[in-house]
Amino acid sequence: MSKKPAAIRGTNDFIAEDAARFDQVVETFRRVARLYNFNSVHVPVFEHTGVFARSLGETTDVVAKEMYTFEDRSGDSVTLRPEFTAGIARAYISNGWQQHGQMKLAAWGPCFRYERPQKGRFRQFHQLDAEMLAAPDPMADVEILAFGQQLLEELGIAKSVTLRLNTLGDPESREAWQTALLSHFRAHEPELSADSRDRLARNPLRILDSKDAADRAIVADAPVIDDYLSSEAGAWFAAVQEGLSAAGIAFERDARLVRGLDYYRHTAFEFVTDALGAQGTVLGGGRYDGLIEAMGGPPTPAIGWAAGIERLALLLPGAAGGKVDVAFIPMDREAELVGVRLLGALRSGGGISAETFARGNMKKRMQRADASGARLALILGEDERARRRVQVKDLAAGDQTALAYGDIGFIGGYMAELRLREMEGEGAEMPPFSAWLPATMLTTR
RNA sequence: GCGACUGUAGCUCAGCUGGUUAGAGCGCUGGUUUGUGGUACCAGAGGUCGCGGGUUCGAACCCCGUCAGUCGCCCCA
Repeated sequence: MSKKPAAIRGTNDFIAEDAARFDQVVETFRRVARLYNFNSVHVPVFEHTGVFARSLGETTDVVAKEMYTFEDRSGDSVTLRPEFTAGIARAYISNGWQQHGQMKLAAWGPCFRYERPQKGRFRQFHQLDAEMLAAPDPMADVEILAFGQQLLEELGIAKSVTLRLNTLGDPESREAWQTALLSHFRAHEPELSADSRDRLARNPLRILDSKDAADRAIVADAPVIDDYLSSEAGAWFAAVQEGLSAAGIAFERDARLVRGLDYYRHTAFEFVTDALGAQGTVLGGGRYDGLIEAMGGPPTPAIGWAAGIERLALLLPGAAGGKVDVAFIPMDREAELVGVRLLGALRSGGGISAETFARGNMKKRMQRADASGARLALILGEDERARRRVQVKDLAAGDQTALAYGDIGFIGGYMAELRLREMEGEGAEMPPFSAWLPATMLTTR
């Protein structure tokens, strides 16, 4: 045990169902992204440390204690990305992407944060990310939220997730609100929890979502952003809500919702669930109009969100593992060689997935073929070779028929029809292979 | 960074108040009349009981430390 190499804390190795769930999340994301015309962007996994330190806010926990930062061989300080947005903003500036006008970008991959692992939280985790750059219209907020909503729907988890929405206003509104909040909390400072007294100095907004009971009482009658919104900021928020209603997207106004990272303005949102314990946020984001300019680029209004792939995968009802269409069972070495050619034809010519089961006795081979989920088993021995045929056994129906080498293409046809029926939910009505095969093809053993 | 709980075969776990060769199920390997599964049976391989130290005549069971996992705080996807 002690001699086994250990994975780094907070990293995961996973296969089979877990991997299938992960893949399903990513594949669904990519498919839905296409529907909304979000195109792929690929950015580095690491950046100069300043890219994250400046954009996220020096006092945020992510920057203060959670970054994977190290010196490379030249002595430069580099950091593994804790999120996507800063790197994409940097790429936008570095490459002059303002030439493209509005951009809708989608990315996914690993991110890194040095934290204590917990349910749905890891040191290497994976995010889906969507960004709309140079998008100065409340309808962009609506569109990117619709993307997120549809993603959750197509993953089949929309029922267990609710959208919470708030606005942080424009810089003037936010500033005025924050000042009011600060004086409110200062007035109650002795009653605040130790954590919140600490937050008072670092990030007073965070007191709003404290879990401490005493804090919540003080938060209950804290100033609300609505009273400090400029007319422009109020109009923006109204437009977003109107658009969401038109799109049929349900949301809850949460006046205490704030975002951890400094760059957020206007719309802020989270899709939350209570099925994941303390890590309820499954997809979150908001508008960050000032970020790109603050990083040295042109003024660029933008909005984006990120979703935790592991968290989404945990909510997935279930995922089909790696099934194979056809199992090939050779009786001897010679049959294996013939099989290489037959399976090659099925795979490249017919798009059929196939696996060979050549170990153990016949019983074991059949057991494994069955466990593989294959619908058909192809059995090839000396007798069959002499007549240039294979035995085709329908593993669901249990019956078996012989098929000439030259007619092997029918297997592709059968599997194609089976797949079609399964897609339409009537896979059970698929006749056995022997009944499906035209009568003239039926061969006696 | 703080707290609680847990750590026995590949996996899920038993192991009574510390006492001779540490068990089960699943999985894996082989077999049960020559080439047939999903529903049988037999056999086998596999564990320095996370690691280190201590208490004891004796520890998987008690104590300390350490590492890891889980959950919570913090923070966030």
